[in-house]
Amino acid sequence: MSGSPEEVALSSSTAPSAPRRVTRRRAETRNRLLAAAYDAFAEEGFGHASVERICDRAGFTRGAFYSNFDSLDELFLAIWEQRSAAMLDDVRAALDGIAADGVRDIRDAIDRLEAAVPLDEAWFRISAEFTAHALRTPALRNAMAAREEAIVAALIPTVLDALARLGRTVADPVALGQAIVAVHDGTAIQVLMEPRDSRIRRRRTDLLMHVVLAYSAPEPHRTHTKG
Amino acid sequence: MSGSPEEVALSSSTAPSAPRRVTRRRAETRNRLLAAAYDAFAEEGFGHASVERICDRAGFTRGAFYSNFDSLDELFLAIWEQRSAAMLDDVRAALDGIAADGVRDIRDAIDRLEAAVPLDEAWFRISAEFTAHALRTPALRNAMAAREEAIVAALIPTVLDALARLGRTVADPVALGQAIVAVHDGTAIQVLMEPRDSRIRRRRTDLLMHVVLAYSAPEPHRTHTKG
DNA sequence: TGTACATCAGTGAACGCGCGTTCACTGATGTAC
DNA sequence: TGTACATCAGTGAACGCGCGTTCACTGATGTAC
Repeated sequence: MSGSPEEVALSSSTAPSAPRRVTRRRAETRNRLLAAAYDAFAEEGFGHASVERICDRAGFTRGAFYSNFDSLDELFLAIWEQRSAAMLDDVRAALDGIAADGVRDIRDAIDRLEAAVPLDEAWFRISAEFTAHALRTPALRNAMAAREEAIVAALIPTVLDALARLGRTVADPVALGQAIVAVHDGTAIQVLMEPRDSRIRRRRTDLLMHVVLAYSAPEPHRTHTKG
Repeated sequence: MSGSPEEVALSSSTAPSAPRRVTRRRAETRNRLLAAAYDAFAEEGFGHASVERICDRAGFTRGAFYSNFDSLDELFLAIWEQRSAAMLDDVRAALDGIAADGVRDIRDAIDRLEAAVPLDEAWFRISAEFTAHALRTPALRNAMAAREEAIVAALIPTVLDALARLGRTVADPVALGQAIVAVHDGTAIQVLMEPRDSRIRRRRTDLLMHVVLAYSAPEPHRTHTKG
C-alpha cells in the first residue's frame, strides 16, 4: 500500500523470490560465510569489511559469496536475525532463572540480568555501524525498523512477566519497550566510549532502573507472590 | 600519565605541533573545505565521503586537503568542535527565552525546548556514523570521549539553572547529564528509523521528562520564583 | 608607494592498490533407471 | 547397488574503477628596504 518498490525491496530473508532448494553443501557454505563475515565485521568494522576478505576467511573465492548473497547488507540482516533470536532466548532464560531464584526488587533484578546477559560489545559495535549505515538507505532502514519492532514486541511479554513477579504493572508497555531500547542503546555507546570507567556502567543500570520504575506501578489490589 | 602515545595523539585541534602562522587565504581554504566536507558527509555519509569529492565540492584539488588536514578524522573533529559550540549556545539561548516567557512545568519546558532547538537529523546521522567509527580507533575514541565529557560539563549548569527556575534541585548532576545524553542519542535513532511515526517522537519527550523528574526533586525549604 | 625577494599554498600528474562484479568453466552432488 | 546423466555450486581469471597519497612545480601572498 504505502511505500515505493524501493522501500519494500529488502524485506529480509523470509521471502526468497526464487524458491530454490537448499542443498546441504549450500547451507554449509552459507553458514561458513556468515561466521566469517561476523568475524570480519567484528575485527574490521562493517564498513571496512570487504567481500574479498570475508571470503578469504571462510576459505572461498568471491564467486561463492555472490552465489549466496546479493550484498553485504543482505548478509548482515541474516546475521542479525540469528543473533536477535539468540538474544531473546538468553534474556528469557536469564529472567526465568532469576525469578526461580527469588528476587528482592527491580534493582536486584536488573543487576542480575546484566550479569547473566552482559552487553556484547563486539556485536553492539557492529550493529551501531550498520544502523548508521541503514539510516541512509530507505529499503534497509524499513527492513531494520520492522525487524526491530518485532524484537521489541517479542521482548515486551517477557518484561511484563518479570515485572508482574515483582508486583508491578505497566500502563503503556510499548512506551516502556521503546524506552528500554533507547536507554540500552544510548548508554551502551557511553560504556564503549569509556570502557574503563565503572561509574558509567553503574549509571547505566541506575538509569534503566529509574526508567522501569517510571513506566510501571505497584499492583494496586492484589498481594504479590501468592495471589 | 596513563594512555599510550597512540591513545593521546589526536588530542583535537587545540595543540598544533608545528605552530604555523595562519594566513587569511589559508583560513578561507580551510573553511571552504570544512563546509564542503559537511555537505559531503550529509549527502554521502561519513564513511563514503572521499577526499576527492570533498575537494571537488570545495573547488580545490586533493593536494589542498593534505596541505590543511592530516585525515578526514581530523577534519571531522574540527567540524564537531564548531557544531557543539553552536549547539550549546542555541540551548542556552532557548532556555533563557523560555524562562523569560514563563514556564508551567517540566513537560512544558521540554516541549518548548524541543520546538526551539529541534533535532538536527542530518548532523545526528553524521555523528552516529563517526561515533561508530571512533569506537574502533583508540586515539579517536579518547578524543571524542574527552570532548563529549566537556560538552556535558558545559551543559550541566544550564540544565541546573533551568531546573532551579522550576524549583527543582539535582542530587547528582553528572548522572543527570549522562542520562540526558543517553536518552537523547538512543531516542534520536528511533526517531530517524521511523521518521513518520509521531508517537515515537512523543515517547521521546515523554522519556526525557520522566528521566528529568527521576533525577531531580522539588526544592525542599524555599518558595519558588521569588526566593 | 614601489620594487625585489622569500616563503607559502594549492596544483595536477603519477603511482599503486584493493576491491566489486561478472562469467565461462569444472568438479561435486543428487537423481533416475 | 551401480551406472549415466543433469544440475548445481563454487572457481579463478579478467575488467575497470575510484581512490589515497606523494611530490616537484608555479602562481599568490606577504615582507623588507
